[in-house]
Amino acid sequence: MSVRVRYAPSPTGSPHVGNLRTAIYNWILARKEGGQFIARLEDTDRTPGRYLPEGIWEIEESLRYLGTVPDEWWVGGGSAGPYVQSERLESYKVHAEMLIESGHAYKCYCSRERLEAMRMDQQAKNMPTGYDRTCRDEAGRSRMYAQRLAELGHEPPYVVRLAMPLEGQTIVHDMVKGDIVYDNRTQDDQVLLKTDGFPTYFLACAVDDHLMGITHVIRGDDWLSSAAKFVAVINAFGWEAPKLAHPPLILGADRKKLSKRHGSTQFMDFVKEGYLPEALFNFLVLLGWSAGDENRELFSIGEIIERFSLQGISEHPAIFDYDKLKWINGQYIRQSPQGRIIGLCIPYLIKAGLISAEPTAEELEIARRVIPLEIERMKVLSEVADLTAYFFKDLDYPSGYEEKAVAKWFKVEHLKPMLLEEITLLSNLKDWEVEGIEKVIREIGDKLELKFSEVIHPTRVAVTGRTVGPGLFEAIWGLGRETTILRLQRVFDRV
RNA sequence: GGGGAUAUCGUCUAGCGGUUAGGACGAGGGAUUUUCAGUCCUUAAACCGGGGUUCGAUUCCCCGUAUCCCUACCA
Repeated sequence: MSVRVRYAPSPTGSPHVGNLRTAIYNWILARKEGGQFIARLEDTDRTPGRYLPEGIWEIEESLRYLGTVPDEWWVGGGSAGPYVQSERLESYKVHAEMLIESGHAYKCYCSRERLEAMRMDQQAKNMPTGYDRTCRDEAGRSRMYAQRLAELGHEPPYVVRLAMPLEGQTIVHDMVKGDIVYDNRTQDDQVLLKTDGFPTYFLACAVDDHLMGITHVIRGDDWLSSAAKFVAVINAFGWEAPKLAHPPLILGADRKKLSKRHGSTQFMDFVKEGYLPEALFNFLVLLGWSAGDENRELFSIGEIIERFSLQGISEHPAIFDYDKLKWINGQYIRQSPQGRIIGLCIPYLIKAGLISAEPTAEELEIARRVIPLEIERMKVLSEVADLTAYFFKDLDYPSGYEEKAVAKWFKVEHLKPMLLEEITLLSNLKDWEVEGIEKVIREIGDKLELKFSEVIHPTRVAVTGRTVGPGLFEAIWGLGRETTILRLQRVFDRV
């Protein structure tokens, strides 16, 4: 039977990076085994604030960006659809009734108020919390039905609860954690069907995984402690449980579950900052998975698929290392064809107002010339704006210049004569090429009997307003003759 | 309170009874150079604690400790 795995996000907002990592693990396994990767929308919680359908497109975008587009999902369809749980309500209802019939589930008429009071009482007495099974009889069937019906003349609202076995053990075979034993007596009678007719995760997931032919369930570690209940539901139907794998969670620097306080956590934040898809893919996979003794950090997607196995997933949580992500992204930026990086940088230049929304041919020409000069300084694409601003914007002296740079390099005595030489020689330079520019600048140094650095540094400041940047001759070349002369002249006039 | 999981440099990790405990990010130093960056070289940096098992434990078992997760008519 072919491997079928699924990613089951809830439409509660923009997807979290940890969430996407498990999606990636699923996708990789499907690709490796020649199976199918399925995405299913778990929209069974209709609590206001927890159902945000307007965020669904971000789930879709994230998957597309990573290149992990599902083989079957709500967008592209598939033979096991629908892939949206709210469209499968009838099925859950039928299955809940099957369990009631077979004595594996029962109707519970307890009010939320009673449940709440019960829980408070348990907590106050330092007792384990959990449903007290008032509505369940010895055989696991609904006890209160006839009584309630007689009292009220009609059936009151109810939920359906799993009749968890009262003794024995449930053993979960987890592919990353190994076998885990749970005492059934410690497991609660989980609600399966809510009063509003929507299923809970446990019912919906068990039913859908079965109906969709899911063979492997890879999901976050936060599900591990309730895995016995999940398996109990599947057992109650008499189905074979899929293989389970629970990769550990991703933590923030303070070892708490990664959240907004730690910085960006939503996948789309990283996309906006300018992280390349392959960098994100590479980083996220390596955060909790290792290729063994192969001492490498950079893997192509194909190489990862070749090497991947669930056993290679580490068992302990990992702290999200923003620095390492940046490093990986920088590596991929430098590996990429320049044309691709230039294209990806354009939107950031537009956003920063450095070029127009519909860039002119001239603007594009500058971008093409100048972005390659800064690529080795780029860790994320959004940095391109700061890095290249002085190539696009007019630079006024002294307002646009770094004070420290000016203070350090403009007080030298040779400044004005040097600028004058540069203006004349560069104006007369025949071909505007890096080599020619270098030759001219070096000649000036010789002529004025200056050390090379005494020429380079003041000139850089004069022309860019700062002390850091690409090689001076590349920078001058990138600026173009007109801008270079203009800036040299202006500094000469005003200094 | 109950249940589950985990524990190697600051961080991500390799190791699957005997190793000088390896690599990477980050940090320090050096080389290159025209600044920054990049690249190359290099240094410091770890087996949570206690018991076992064993000729021998980072590795296997138990206990403790710490951390994380679950404990909802949320996923």
